[in-house]
Amino acid sequence: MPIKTTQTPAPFDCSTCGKRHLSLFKDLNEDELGELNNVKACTSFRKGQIIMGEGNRPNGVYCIHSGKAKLTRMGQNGKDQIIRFAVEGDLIGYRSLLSNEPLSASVEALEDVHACYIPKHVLFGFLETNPKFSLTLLHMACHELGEAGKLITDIAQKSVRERLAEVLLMLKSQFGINEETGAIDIALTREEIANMVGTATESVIRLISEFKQDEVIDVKGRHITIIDEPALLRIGKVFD
Amino acid sequence: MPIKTTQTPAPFDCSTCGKRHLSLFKDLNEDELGELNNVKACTSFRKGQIIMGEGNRPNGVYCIHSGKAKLTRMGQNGKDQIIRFAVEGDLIGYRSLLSNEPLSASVEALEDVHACYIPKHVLFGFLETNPKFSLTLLHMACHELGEAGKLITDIAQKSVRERLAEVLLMLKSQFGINEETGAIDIALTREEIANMVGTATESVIRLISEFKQDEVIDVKGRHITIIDEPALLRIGKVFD
DNA sequence: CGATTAATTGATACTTCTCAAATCCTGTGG
DNA sequence: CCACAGGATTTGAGAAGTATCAATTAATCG
Repeated sequence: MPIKTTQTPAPFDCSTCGKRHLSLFKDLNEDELGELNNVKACTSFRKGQIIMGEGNRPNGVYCIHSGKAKLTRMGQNGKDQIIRFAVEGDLIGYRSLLSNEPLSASVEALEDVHACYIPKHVLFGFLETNPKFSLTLLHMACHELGEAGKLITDIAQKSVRERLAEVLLMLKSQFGINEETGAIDIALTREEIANMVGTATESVIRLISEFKQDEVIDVKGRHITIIDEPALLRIGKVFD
Repeated sequence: MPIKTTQTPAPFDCSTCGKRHLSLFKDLNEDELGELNNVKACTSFRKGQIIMGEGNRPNGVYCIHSGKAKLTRMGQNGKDQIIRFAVEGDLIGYRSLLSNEPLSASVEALEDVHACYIPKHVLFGFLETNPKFSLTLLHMACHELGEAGKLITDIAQKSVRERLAEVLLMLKSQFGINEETGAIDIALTREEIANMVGTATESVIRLISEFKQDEVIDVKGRHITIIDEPALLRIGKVFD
């Protein structure tokens, strides 16, 4: 059974990759881009597949070309906690490589994902010779660190109800809305939402029905539409 | 009123600073160290003073020479959340500078703090010319990112009781124990502990008495001694 | 030694979790 | 296309954990 449906040098060409400007590879010069293109290995993952497993030590990073993935940590009783999402242009596994620690989270494809694998030594090569590249990566890491701090404060101080409102708003801003349906453009199970909020699945279900009852959101299965955004902002006590 | 009691070029000499090997400045060459020594400004802060204020945009970073500080974010109802601590050798404010965002947390001295101020342009100069320095900073940032992820999972999934047990263990491992008393070598108010755990002060008080009742810890005012560490590990469900 | 601030305790209300049972989907193989 | 298995979702009821408010005592700092 083919876990990976593709494993060839270059379905995508880095120098013409439309996603490059999204990623930190925008700072590479022509030579480096050529090297990147030569050594990278493009791979596909099907929905549900684990791209990287928590606790492992990766030998490189993935650059996501298309598709969405979730980063989860295993918590109590096998309950996952969703830390964040990775979308096109995002780099996966760099935290582990750079801190020289095992992966602190698993990465699972939420839909079919195309990604390019870049070996560790190539990444470190860029870091040692291209200061701009390092700075961009530092910028990324530090930004994420700020986001993590915000999340810590939120989870620690807000109620489940407030956190759910915030999560819905965050999903909208990260994934956008579907042009046809107007719904948030990501289909998550109730359990996955619960794993973001950090609560029981039943609690999420009850609160979602409540929001629907109050006409703050509209729900069709896994497709959620935000009707009254100001109300959600109020419920989530989001000020900035 | 002197907010800063010292503001002179060099109470401490970087090249002989015993704390240097603790910090990321261990990777600087002699020239760079000389430059650092020339431009840095050493400063003192008294207990309770704000070293950096959330929302501000710093023009440099502080390297802590001695003393302890807490990093807090303002949350709901003016309630603080303690994100982490900074101790000697730690760099403060680098996240904000490198991500080009306002400070995501305030830094407050928990005891008298001596620190050296390093202007932004000097830090960026090192980053552009010394790849090893960049790598070390990346290493630091990525490590912190992992810690933040761990904290997110913990806060989201563990009960207040479990989190308190964990916090006590964390305090011991970060600050060590006092040789004379055997107590954890940091004096925090009940409120500060509550702000770490993310709960109400009264809840911390009740749980601390409970732990004391069960002879897991001993308490003398703000000085807490861990008596039965295995029990705390069990209560906190700490496995790694 | 006052005056504040911190710590403690009690009572009560509220949120959220857990367990159990029922219903609804969804993809799959016949 | 249909029936079915297994997972996902929903609902209910009761228990547990925490928060909140108020009142009291203890500690700390000029």
